Order: sequence, then structure tokens, then C-alpha cells
Amino acid sequence: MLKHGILGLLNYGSMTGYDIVHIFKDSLSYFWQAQTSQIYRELQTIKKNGWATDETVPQDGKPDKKVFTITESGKEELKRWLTEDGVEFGLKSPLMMKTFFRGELSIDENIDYFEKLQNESYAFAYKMTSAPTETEKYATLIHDPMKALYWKMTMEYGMMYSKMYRQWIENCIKQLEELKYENPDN
Amino acid sequence: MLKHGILGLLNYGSMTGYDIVHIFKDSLSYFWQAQTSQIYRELQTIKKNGWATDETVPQDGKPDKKVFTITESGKEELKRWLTEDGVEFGLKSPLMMKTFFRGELSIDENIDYFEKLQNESYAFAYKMTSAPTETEKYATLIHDPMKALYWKMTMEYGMMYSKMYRQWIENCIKQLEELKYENPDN
DNA sequence: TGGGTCATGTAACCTGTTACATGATTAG
DNA sequence: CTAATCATGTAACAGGTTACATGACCCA
Repeated sequence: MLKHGILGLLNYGSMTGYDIVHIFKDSLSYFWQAQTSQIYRELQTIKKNGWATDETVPQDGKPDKKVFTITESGKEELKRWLTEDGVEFGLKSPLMMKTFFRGELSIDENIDYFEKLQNESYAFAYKMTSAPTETEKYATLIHDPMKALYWKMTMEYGMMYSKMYRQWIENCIKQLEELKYENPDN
Repeated sequence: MLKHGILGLLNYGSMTGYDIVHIFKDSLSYFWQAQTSQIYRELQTIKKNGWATDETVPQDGKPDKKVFTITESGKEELKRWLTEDGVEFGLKSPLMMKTFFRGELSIDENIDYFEKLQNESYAFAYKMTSAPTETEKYATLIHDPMKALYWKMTMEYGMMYSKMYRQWIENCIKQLEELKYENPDN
């Protein structure tokens, strides 16, 4: 999956691992986190698969850089991935995993927990509001307005998600507070 | 994470790997998929860490079974995990990854894609509606109403999520259809 | 002189996926 | 007779995380 995300970025234009790390952080990281080391490793695999070539470019005052360029076979692979079926609805939510077993703890501990989540979600929502600026930042990279539309869609998803998430938390806190009122000795 | 999910189930009562596989499918699988082979492997690790002990119980007419029982140290580990901080808001959505790069394909191909997602989401929503029955099925296991509350919360999350998801898809289709109307030659 | 940016990774480990393997009993 | 249920896994591989490593230049 990450391999294909990187391939998709390379398809916008040739770039270095370092560039990818940064663009990733400004765009894909809203729904996919990847470590720098992993990106560099995947680039090796992409090269090995013949999906991109690399060229070392010397610079002055800065370290050499390795510019990756997508190949025809890489473009085909990108298209294959986009059109393959078996759409993945499956998710892994560490958050729900923890919530599921929270009955082991007291009501008060859980109210605290949900309030902490709430604060985190505000931080995320704030980060999200700055995201449209990012699209402008990469306007030279993504000149095609059609491509920017899908970027926008993923951002809309992020915003809808964070709104729903905050509603869910509020609802959980409400339920816990009612329970506490009915049953103050817990 | 999976290790702790299994540990949480063992905390409800002693059970076999086979039992865990089934309970998992009826509950945690809504937000965490795990392979049978992985569950058996994690059980070995749990045992190695001293979080559970196992006992082989012969049966007649059926193969022997290996019953796992959580230890004190396992209970402590469960609590440690529940109370550790660094709440994980981070997600990995293969779906968004693909959506992000969909600009490579035509509008019609993308409308088809979103319609396919819509159908899948109906299937998920339907599966969700049958979930409350599952809670009753495991009523003997989770006798504490407080524990059932958190199960319910994760299900509410699932339902809220699937609703939000369908709204997002509808919105995407709407945008694509408008674009198609304005620009019929694409 | 200390921190940030530029630029590259390696090594070890942990987690998740896919494919395969076995074999008895029971219900239709 | 055939498929499902009960019950256990192993082996190989793919993907993700954590910790560590290097080094020059620039700005305050």
C-alpha cells in the first residue's frame, strides 16, 4: 500500500526520498503514517521492481541527492493498483480495541480518558483546517484540477470523520455521566 | 495490540484459541481483523510472557483442546495497557490512499468505483445491525453490565462511522456528476 | 555554539498475511 | 457421500516500528 502511495507521488514528478517524506507529511499522513526509514526502504523495492530509476545529483553546499523517476512499468503498476478490485473496507482501530475493554476501569477513569481523546481530536481538527493551504503549496506539482479534486475529497473525509468522532466521544461521556449519577458509588 | 485484545478476552474467562477466534469474529472484527494463524501465534507469545497458562483437556468425540487461563501478571499487563498514555489517534486507511490518486482515472471509472463502495457499505451496515444479538449471545460471558456498555460504545462508533462514510460517498458522487455535466468530454 | 534543515540510510525486531496441513465427528 | 464443525497449528514472506548513525551548512 505504501509502495503505491510513493509511486503515486512519483507520478506527479521526479523527486528524492527526502521530498517524498515531506509531501507525505503534508498530505497522505492524515490517513497513513509512515516512518522515514520505511519510505527509503520502499524506494529500494520500487527500484528493484523496475517501477522507478534513480540518478545521483551532486549539489553544492548541500549533500548529494538521489532523484527517483517513475518508469512506464511503474505507471502501469499504479494503474493496475487503482483498478484492481477487492476494495478494502477493513480497518484496524487501536482506539476501539482499547475502548472495548475499558470496563476494567472505573467510570471516573474512563471519563478522563474520553476527555483526553476530545482534546486530541481538537488538535487534529485544527491541523486539518490548515490543510487547504497545503494544496496551494503543491499547486505547481499538481497542476491538473482534476487531480486536486481527489486530494480535496480525502480532506473532506478527514473533516467529516473528525466531526463524527467528536460526536461519538460526547455521547460516550454523556452515557458515563448518567451512569455515575444513577450509581454514585462506582 | 492484538496480544492485548486476546488478553482482554481471556480476562472474561478461560478459553481455547478456537473460542477466541469465534468471539473475535463476533465482536472485535468490526474494527480489527486477525487471521486464525495469528491468534494461535500470539497465544504462544502470551504464554511465553507469563500472561496466561494453558492446560490440555481431552474430549471424547472431539479433538483435544488447550484451555488458556489468564494469570495475575496477565491481568496487570492488561491494566497497564489500558492506562498507558499516548492515545493512538493514528489510522491507516487503504481506502483514502487509493482515493487520493484516483485522478489518474476517468470520471466515469470513478463514479463506478464510488458506487461499488456504496454497495459494500450497505453490506457492512447490515452486518452491524445484527451485532446487538451477539451481545446477548455472550451475556453469560460478560455478566457485568458495565463491561457490556463499552462493547455497545464500539458498536455505536461503527454505526456512526458507516453513516458518515455513506454521506461522504454520496458527496463524492455528487461532485463527480456535476463535473461531468459541466465537462461532458472527459 | 547550538539548533534546524538538507540528505541519506542500516539493523533488529515486531506484527500481519498467505498458503498449507491434519483428522475425527456429525448433520443433511 | 459430502460439507460443516471442532481443533490445532507451521513456514515463508511482507510490511511496519524503533533505535541508531552520519555530516555539512546556515542562521541566531
